[in-house]
Amino acid sequence: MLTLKLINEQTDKVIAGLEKKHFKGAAEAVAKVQEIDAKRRATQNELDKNLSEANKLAKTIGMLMKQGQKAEAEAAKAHVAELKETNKTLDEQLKQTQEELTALLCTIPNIPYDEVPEGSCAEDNWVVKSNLKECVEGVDTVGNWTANPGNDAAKLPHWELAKKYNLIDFDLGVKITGAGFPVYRGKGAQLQRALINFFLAEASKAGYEEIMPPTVVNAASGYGTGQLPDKEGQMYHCDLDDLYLIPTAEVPVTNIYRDVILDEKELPIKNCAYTQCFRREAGSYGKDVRGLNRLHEFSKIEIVRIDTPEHSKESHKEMLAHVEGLLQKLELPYRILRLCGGDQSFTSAICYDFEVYSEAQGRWLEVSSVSNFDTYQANRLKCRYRTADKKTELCHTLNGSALALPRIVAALLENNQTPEGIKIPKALQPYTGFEMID
RNA sequence: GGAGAGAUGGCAGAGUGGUCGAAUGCACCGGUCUUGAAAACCGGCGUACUGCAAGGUACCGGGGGUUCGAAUCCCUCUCUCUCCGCCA
Repeated sequence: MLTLKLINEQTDKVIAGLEKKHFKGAAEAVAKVQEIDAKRRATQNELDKNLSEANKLAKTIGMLMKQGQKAEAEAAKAHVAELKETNKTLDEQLKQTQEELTALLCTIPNIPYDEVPEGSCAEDNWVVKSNLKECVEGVDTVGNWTANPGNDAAKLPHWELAKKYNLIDFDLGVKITGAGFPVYRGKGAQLQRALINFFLAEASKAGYEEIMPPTVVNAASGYGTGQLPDKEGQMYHCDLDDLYLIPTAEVPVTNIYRDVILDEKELPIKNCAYTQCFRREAGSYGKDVRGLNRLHEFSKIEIVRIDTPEHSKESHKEMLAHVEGLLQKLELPYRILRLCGGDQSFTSAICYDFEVYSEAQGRWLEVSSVSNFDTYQANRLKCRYRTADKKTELCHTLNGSALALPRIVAALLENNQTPEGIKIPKALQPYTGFEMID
């Protein structure tokens, strides 16, 4: 949620920001927030005044009773009864406006930073960096990655390679669970484990504390990170116990800091976590869901940071560098996009996507998304920190995938295929224990 | 699944109807003392909303009720712990 302070003090900036995010009816929504907020304050002032009077009277009545002044006491009692009646309605009004306000604030997205490009859809995103010369024009290239030079092997998509080398059995997954729940086996399963260990080890080296959180969370946590109430249909839900399967480790890890006041000295907090992630992906279809492209259950390593407003941009840069380093070590062709206002997620202030190029599929696959949420998520979470001069302020929260496995596996299989088999990148070999899938 | 106990400030732990936002201890912060530290002593030490401010209001797991007045009494929900059963 945006803070009322921001909306009230920098109204024009908020409206402009919402428009950049292509949020319809920005000015009206903001005006409505201010109207309800004013109503809320007026109601509270009146209620507080009445409560204050009733409190004073209650004390007086006690005194009068002790002194035996019954008549005066009774008169005061009658007055209190009157106050109580009006307070009842005021209290209801207050609660109602409060709820109305929160509900409205939940429908308003975060505002983007100045450096976020203008635009409404994926085509407007800026490619800011890539290591793939021939696929990008006018971009800051960091390498000379060329697609499989001299490779005469058939350019098979990963789902065919998975079958050829008996790495992943999609049909078996359908049998025991359903579509989108593949069964990894043999070197396919070992590759999963190797990637998880590799990503966690790299995160540890970069100073992230490893967390192993629960994979199911309660509703309070779902609200904390914003999956609830609006994205309820995207999560698997255990009816009997009212628990949700997590769509990302971001949910349990970030919720560690729900209702917490941190000390400035502890910041930035750097956590990483591997979990299975569960997504219902209602409404997805076609080539997007082919093979490993989109799954209901997958493995992901997430990095999360909690930071001060002053330092969060620096943190964001470090996270981007970390993710880029992973892709370089895996020797994959990648590009980095700075998302435009309209393509950004609801909650982020700025977001970079990492994509790897899948040669066999002839398309880019998103493998990571690294966002700074500013105070937007922290406001709902009530994640605050105490400054050196003892004030409590909202933290900034950031997170990113480092990395999600399925599309990395797809790219590794497709881009590294040779007539002899699939080559494992050097950096990964200590983790797999083999150099080749054949 | 069965039986019982409990939920109070960062932690521990008092408090069974008014003067309780809440004793006390620990932790923490500031000060005195000290060459420095420790100890000792003095002072401070929750969060949120509201108000220009002084201040006001709310919060003792959540919700509701009784009462002029509730941490305290009643109802209800949730959670935690202990024992038994089952079990990776």
